[in-house]
Parts: sequence; structure tokens; C-alpha cells
Amino acid sequence: MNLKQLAAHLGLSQTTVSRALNGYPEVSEQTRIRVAEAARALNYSPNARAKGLATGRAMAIGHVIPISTQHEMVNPVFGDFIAGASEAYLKAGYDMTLSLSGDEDEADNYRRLKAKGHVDGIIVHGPKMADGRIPFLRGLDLPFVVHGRASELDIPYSWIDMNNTSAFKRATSFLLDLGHTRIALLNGLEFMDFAYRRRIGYEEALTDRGIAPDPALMRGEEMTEPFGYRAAAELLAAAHPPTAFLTSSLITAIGIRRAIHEAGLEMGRDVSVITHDDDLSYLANGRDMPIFTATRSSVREAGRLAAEMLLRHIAAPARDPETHLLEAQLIIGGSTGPAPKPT
Amino acid sequence: MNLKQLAAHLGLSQTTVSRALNGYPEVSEQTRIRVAEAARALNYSPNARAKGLATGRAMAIGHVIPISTQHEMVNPVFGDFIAGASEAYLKAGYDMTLSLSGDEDEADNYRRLKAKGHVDGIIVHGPKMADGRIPFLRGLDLPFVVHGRASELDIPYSWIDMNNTSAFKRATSFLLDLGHTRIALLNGLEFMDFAYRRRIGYEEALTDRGIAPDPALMRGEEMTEPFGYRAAAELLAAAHPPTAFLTSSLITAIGIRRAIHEAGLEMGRDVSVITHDDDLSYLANGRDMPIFTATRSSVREAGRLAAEMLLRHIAAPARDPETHLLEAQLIIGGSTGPAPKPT
DNA sequence: ATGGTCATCCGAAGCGCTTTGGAGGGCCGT
DNA sequence: ACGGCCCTCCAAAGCGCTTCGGATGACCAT
Repeated sequence: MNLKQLAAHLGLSQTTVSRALNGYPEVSEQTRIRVAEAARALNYSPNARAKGLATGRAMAIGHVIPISTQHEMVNPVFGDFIAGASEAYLKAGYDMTLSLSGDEDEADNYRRLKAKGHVDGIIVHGPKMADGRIPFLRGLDLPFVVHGRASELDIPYSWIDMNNTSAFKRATSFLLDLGHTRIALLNGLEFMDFAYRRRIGYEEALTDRGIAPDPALMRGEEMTEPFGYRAAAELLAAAHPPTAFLTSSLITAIGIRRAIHEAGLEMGRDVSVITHDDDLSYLANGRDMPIFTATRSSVREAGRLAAEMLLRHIAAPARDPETHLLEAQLIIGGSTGPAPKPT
Repeated sequence: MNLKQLAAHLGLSQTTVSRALNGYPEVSEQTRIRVAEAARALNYSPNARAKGLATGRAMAIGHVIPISTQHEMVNPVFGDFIAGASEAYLKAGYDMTLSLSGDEDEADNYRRLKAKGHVDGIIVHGPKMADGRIPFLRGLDLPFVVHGRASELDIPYSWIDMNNTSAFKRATSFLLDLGHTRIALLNGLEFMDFAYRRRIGYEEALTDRGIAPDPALMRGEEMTEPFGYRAAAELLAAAHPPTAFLTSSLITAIGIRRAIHEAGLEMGRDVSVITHDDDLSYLANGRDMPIFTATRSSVREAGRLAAEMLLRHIAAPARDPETHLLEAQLIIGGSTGPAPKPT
């Protein structure tokens, strides 16, 4: 069923039917109703490609998610981010197209995305500290919003980010207040911007208290359970073990917990753990009584906000870049406690 | 840069340029090269909407992922599945469009997807036992492949699935061989087809050995860490606790492990645990020495296969439904051991 | 010279929609 | 009765591409 057929069926012109369906004023209320009913009855829904061709708008947003070639890992945060974003898209009638791409051909990927006219805007995921995609996209005249920031770039662009630095600074201060002085940091890969910023927060809190950050206590890797386990096990077995861990992911925290138990220690009493918690739907950190003390910030919410931001930019392309900094909550769970008295 | 401009630039007709670019024979090798070079130099890439309109093909696959309204959870398996599928799409030049939808409006969603001409085929995620989407899609003349099956439906359709029943049957038998007789099942929600099939496998193994499945030992919920913890803690505190757990997700298994530790027991010695492991990139169950004994089947691989299957169907629409059953590996890790002697 | 065959190329229609620039008729005031 | 205005509708062009049905020569055999 297409417009022409629908128009013929109604004995009207395509023009009138199109206008009736799209809410233009120059059509009588009576025919508008007639058209709307026929459209529903005949299950008509306009062909998006034709509409896009005619209007020049794709009514779709592109999400390009980077899969680094070294470690073929899909960011677990992605699902929830998308879920949030799609709430916004649904309301606005936008679709979402996904493309995974290795880091080499990403620029090409974006260019093609634009040339093909597939999308009206792009959300950039997982920015690195000096992410080349951002200057590239700025030159492309395609609205985009970055989820995160690129610290080494000093050009304006729209982003939404969590305040990684302050979150980890507060978490570290909290541990310091509890008397911990040897605090390990099990971070994500340090070329990722969020990981860098989290380390800065951690180091700032330490130096503010006159404690020099100890490189031996800091690791940055892909945030898996085995990483948390291995790193924590090593550190706990060292001569001068940490009494607390700060980590970037719940999954890593779970590995840390395993190492703590295996060392015959108890989390929250002998060793404290704070993790960042993206509030993922399938990785709940307990609802009422959180298992882990955590800096929490909903990635789903970030997705929603990023999408809304992007849609605003598409509606008003002249608009200046917009930025949005989310503050994480520090929620207290059972994984932290006063530093044990030195024996 | 569009075809017309490119053709003008080359002093050729649109027809010839289009044919040169698409590999038709009626154009000399010499001009073909000239066209190809100009296209690259001028960064030309055909507008997908126009191309789609003209050819009637969208060159895109739709993934509709259900978000149940009760529990707004994104299946954590999704990211890896998509990653696998996109490998196949990339090779074939297909795009991927995503739409999340609550369970009520899903039919409408599919109809719209088709009417809008956005996609050439659909992958159906998370089928329920009597999933209404399958008969609906069959009537829609849109190729689709289901990731999983709908046990209560007796109509032909293409699917790819893991052999849930045999995997859980083998896992249960393995535990029985180790001397366990009270084996708890912490499953996913039972209206989900995979969960149903897993329970069947578990029950079959038990009854084969003359053990009546005990409803008190079986739970089916959203597979979160807290679910695993809570259920395991309750069961372990009961009068006649299980000596082994079988569960559908690594995340739940982690909760079970926590409960075991808190009960002062040791996993693999006092209590055995087997989990299903989707081999997710961010949830590695240890590489060399798996933490958990597990039935493993890569969901990423399933994604790749599903996509390839769908593309075959799009290429040859008359083709009969195709099905593919993957067998899970039973991999032995440190979480299982002989049943403790009754005291 | 003529007709036929190939190898190359081109014009124009058509995909399903939006949108510009009218057309037709009812109703008003005069 | 007539011009003018508004309300409602329509024809046709155009979005960027593919593809059908030729057109144009070059070349060969007759």
C-alpha cells in the first residue's frame, strides 16, 4: 500500500492525502479524518526511503561503536546506553542504526554514513584521550554528540559525560577518611578518556592529603573479572598490601572480591572496595542495600540525555555545542569500612 | 556529490557511471577505471535512500529487541550477538537498524518496519514459548531468523539455537556422576523459551536416574547477581540444602558464589556450581582455567550464523526455512567437585 | 556499398514521497 | 451580476538512483 494507491482509494490526490497525513492546514478537517481512518484501516505507513529522499532527512541516528582490534570486546555499557537513547528516539520518531567498526576504518565509516544519507546525526562512543573522530566529524557537517570527552582535544563539540574526576576523587577521599592510606586503583585502559580522568581524581585526592600516588598500586586494563581477581591477588600478596581498592567497573570489583575471599580476608572489614557502578539493568549492585560502595551514575540516563541533545541539534543546526556533566552519587554499601589497625 | 555531478564531471551519462560503479559489463574497462578513480577522488558514495528506492532493497537488517515493561532490562547477551552479526553484515554491505520495543506494540513495530521499507529482513530476539511474533512475521513476507525457538509453536520458520536441553541434561548428569543428588536450578524466567528447555534437560537427567525433580529446588527469575545470591542463600539455609547449583547465567553464578562464601562454605568442595556461559567478551569465565564449570556456547558465533542465514534467505527468498542447532561445550572448571559425604 | 554484429554509451521513465504553484468554486460585499 | 477572497484541492516537478530500450559507430563479411 503506497500513497498513490491510498489516494486512488480515497478519490483524492496524493498531495491532499500527504498533507492530511502530515498535518498541513490546507485540508478540511473532514477529509483529514477520512484520510486518517483509511490509512489506519489499510495499514498504510509511508515508505521511509521515499520520504527521506523527498525531505532530505533520514529520520535516523547512527551509533558507531568501536571494536578495537586488539581486544574484541563489546562495551557492556552499550546495551543500557542504547536503551536510554531509544526512548528519546521513539518519542521523536527516529530510528537507530548501528555500525561496529574497527578503529582503522572509522573515519571512512563516518564519511560513508553521511554520504549515504543514512543518518541525520551520530553518537560517538568510547572516546579516547585524543580521539581523531571528533575533529573529523566537525569537518563533516553532521551533528554529533560524544558520550564522554577527549581530554587532549581543545575544540568545541557537544558531549555528555559523567564527572569521572570528581567521582573518583570523592571515592578516594572517602577511603582516606576511613583511614586507608594504601589504596589500589584498578582502572580501565588508560588511553580511554574516562580512565584517565578517574586516575586524575584518585591522584588529586591522594596528593591533597600529602600522599604520593604509588605506581605499584595502579593498574589499567580491560575491565574483566579475571583482571580484578589477578591484580587484587597479586597486590594482596605483596609485601605491603593495599587496604582498599578503587575500581572502574562492577565486573572488576567482583574479581577483587573473589581474590579477597581467597586470601582469607573479608571485604568491608579487612579490605575495602569501592567501584564505579554504571547502574546497568543486568548488573544490579543490590537495590536497597548495595553490595559494593560505589560511585553510581546511570548510563541509561546518559543515553537518554545524549539522544535528546542530538535531536535538539538536528532540529536547530546552528546551535552552539552543548555539554552536560553528570555527577555520580556516592552510595555506601557493605564493601567499605575503617582501615584495619596495622598489626 | 551525487551521481549527476559525478557524471557531469566525467562528461558521461548517469547511466554509464552507475553501470561502471556497479560492475555491469556494458562499459569499457578504461572508462570503468576512470569512473572508479574519480569516485574515490571526489569521495562519492551513492545515496542509500535513493538507491533503496530505485532497487527496492534497503540493504539493512532490523534487530528488534524486546524490553519487557515489567523489568526494563536489556539482555546482556545482546551486545555480543550484535557484534557477531555485524561481522556478516559488514562483509555483505548491509547495515543494521535497531529498535527496542515494549512487548505490546511489537507487532505494530514489525509491520511498520516492513511498510517503511527500512529493512530487508529481521532477527527476532528472545523468543517466548508461544511467541506471537513468529506467526505474525510469517504472514508478513519479510525474511526473518529467530535467535532461539518457540517450543509451543508448531510451524516452520528459520532459527538458530543452542541445544539448551542437552546442555543442561549433560551438566546435570555430570553433577549426578559426582554424587550430587540435591541439585538446585536457578533458571531464567520460565516463559522464555531457553529457560523452559533448560529445565526440561535438568529434569530429564534427574528422572533418568530415578530422582524426582523437587520444585523446592527450582527458581526462575531475571538472571541477576542478587537473584543468585538470595536464592542460593535461602536454599543453603534450608533444612535439607542442595549440594550443587545449576544456573543459567554467569552473573547469577557469581551471586551464588557470594552466598556460598558467606555461608562459610567453599565452592567446588562443599558446594558445586555449574553455569551456562555465553562466552561474552566482557564476562570471561577465565581463559585457561575456568572459574566455573560451565556449558559454553558463544553467543557471538550465534549472531554471526544467524546473520549469515538471514542474508542467504534474502538472497533466495523461495528457500525453505533453515535451522541450526549449536551444541554447547561442557567445560570443567574449579567450581565442581564430588558431593560431600553426608555427615 | 550494404547489412549485420558488437561494444559503448545515452535518454528517459520510474521508485514513493514532498512541495511549489496554481485551479476551482462557494461566499462576501457592492 | 460581478470582482475578489478564502477554502480546499490538484498537477507536476523534483529528491538521487537504477534500468529498459534504444542510438551510435566501428568493424567485419558479403
